[in-house]
Amino acid sequence: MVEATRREPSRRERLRAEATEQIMEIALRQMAVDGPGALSLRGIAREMGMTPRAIYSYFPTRDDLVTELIRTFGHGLADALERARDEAPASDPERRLLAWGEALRAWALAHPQGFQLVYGDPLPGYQPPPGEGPVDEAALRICGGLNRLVAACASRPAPTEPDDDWSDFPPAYRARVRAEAPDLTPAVAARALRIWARLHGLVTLEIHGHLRPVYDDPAALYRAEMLDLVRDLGRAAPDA
Amino acid sequence: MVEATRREPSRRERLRAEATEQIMEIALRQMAVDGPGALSLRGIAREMGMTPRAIYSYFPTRDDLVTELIRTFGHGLADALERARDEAPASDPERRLLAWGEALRAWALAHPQGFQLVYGDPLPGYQPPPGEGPVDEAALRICGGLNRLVAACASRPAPTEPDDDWSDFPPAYRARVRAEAPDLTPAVAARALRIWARLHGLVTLEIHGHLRPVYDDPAALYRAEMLDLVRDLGRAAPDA
DNA sequence: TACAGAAGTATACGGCGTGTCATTTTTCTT
DNA sequence: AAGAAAAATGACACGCCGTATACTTCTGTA
Repeated sequence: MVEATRREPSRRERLRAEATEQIMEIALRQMAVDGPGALSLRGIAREMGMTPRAIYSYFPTRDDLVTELIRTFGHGLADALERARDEAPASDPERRLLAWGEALRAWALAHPQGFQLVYGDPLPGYQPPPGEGPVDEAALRICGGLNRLVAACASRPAPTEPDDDWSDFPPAYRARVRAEAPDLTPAVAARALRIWARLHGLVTLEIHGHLRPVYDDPAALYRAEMLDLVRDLGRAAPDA
Repeated sequence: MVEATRREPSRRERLRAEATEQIMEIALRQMAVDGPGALSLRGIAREMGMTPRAIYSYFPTRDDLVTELIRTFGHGLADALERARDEAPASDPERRLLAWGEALRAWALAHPQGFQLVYGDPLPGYQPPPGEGPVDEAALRICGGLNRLVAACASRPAPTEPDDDWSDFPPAYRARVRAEAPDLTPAVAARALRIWARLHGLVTLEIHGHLRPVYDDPAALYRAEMLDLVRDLGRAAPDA
């Protein structure tokens, strides 16, 4: 009976899956309401009408729940970005990049707790599991996707690029990038990182409420930044 | 005896000031070691060899301590930025801007907990005091300083700027800016915000450990970004 | 030197959290 | 219909937190 014959999900399994999902949902809401540090198994159990102890059959420890949340959110973001990108035609890389950027901000605003979990300060007391961290896989998907977008748009080199060989990239990342986009130049990879940071900066400032007190229309600011950015990447005429 | 005659600080007052400072120092170390969420009056008292209750003569409540920490850090950052800026000659605004940016990153790396406190997620359970938040004053100092720097460097308008009037700036901020730099244009103010975000993005990514896995030399990346940024601001030749 | 007030101590309360027992209830399989 | 496996239970141990009251010790001053 140990053999894993593929079979219909039994009722028990279905219930288990549903409960697991519900736990995560409630966890998110708790984080959203009382801050990310407020996440607690007991609180979730309370809200589910379960005994605290029962949660432990789903997630053996609090950190396991957190790890799972981070992983889920990371891939959720990566999915959203890829989806947005693919909605624009491949023949128009600039529009794809704009869509990607717009999706980044939209996702962050829609899931501030998730964004915080993935990119923000770690939860107090949280110890990521040894080996590959929970974000790593998703982070590579995201960086990889942006790399290809930037490569497609970059017809003009950046005025200043720190280096033009792979020596400044960690071996693991380098290997990964070369595997999935063999003709990517290191200059483009570095540039993609800088572009990522530009968008990331505006998004985090907005999410943490540092933009609103000084500017009423963060969306416009973000859009302007993206347009400049695409413009700088080349294709369009450099000077108006 | 109620009148506040200015007199030598008595021994008691000196001791009190020292203790207050020590409390804040220990608070910082605790945050640095075990994460910002680990800050606790009891923990501080333990490390000081005091009774938990004793802390209350210095800070009536935990949130008061946090508020004070945030305020201190905010002004510490603002001080560091102004100092760095003033070390370069006023005749060379580009160098001043570069120094400002470099100081931002340096300060953040030197005080990651502080950076988190000022710009990151709020501490779980922390309720800022009503009225003006603890960061607000420092934030205005910082934005104001950057505004002036950008104005000094910007000889060329940004290719894309959302608007060119003050309608998108909140009245409070607008008033403040106009008061201390009457000839600042709204386009420059918006641009300063975007520049701030560019630097902020790289810094936060680095601090939270999202840059290292994909790039070995964050300093070089940061420098390249700053150079591009100054270049875009004009003065230097636009192309090549 | 005597005394007021500040600073510190001891102790306690109520609440929260994670995680572990032995046990009972429910569900699936045979 | 019966027994094995899984899930949920209640009680509990332990530690942390912030905060309050009542008492003691110290310190500056008159």
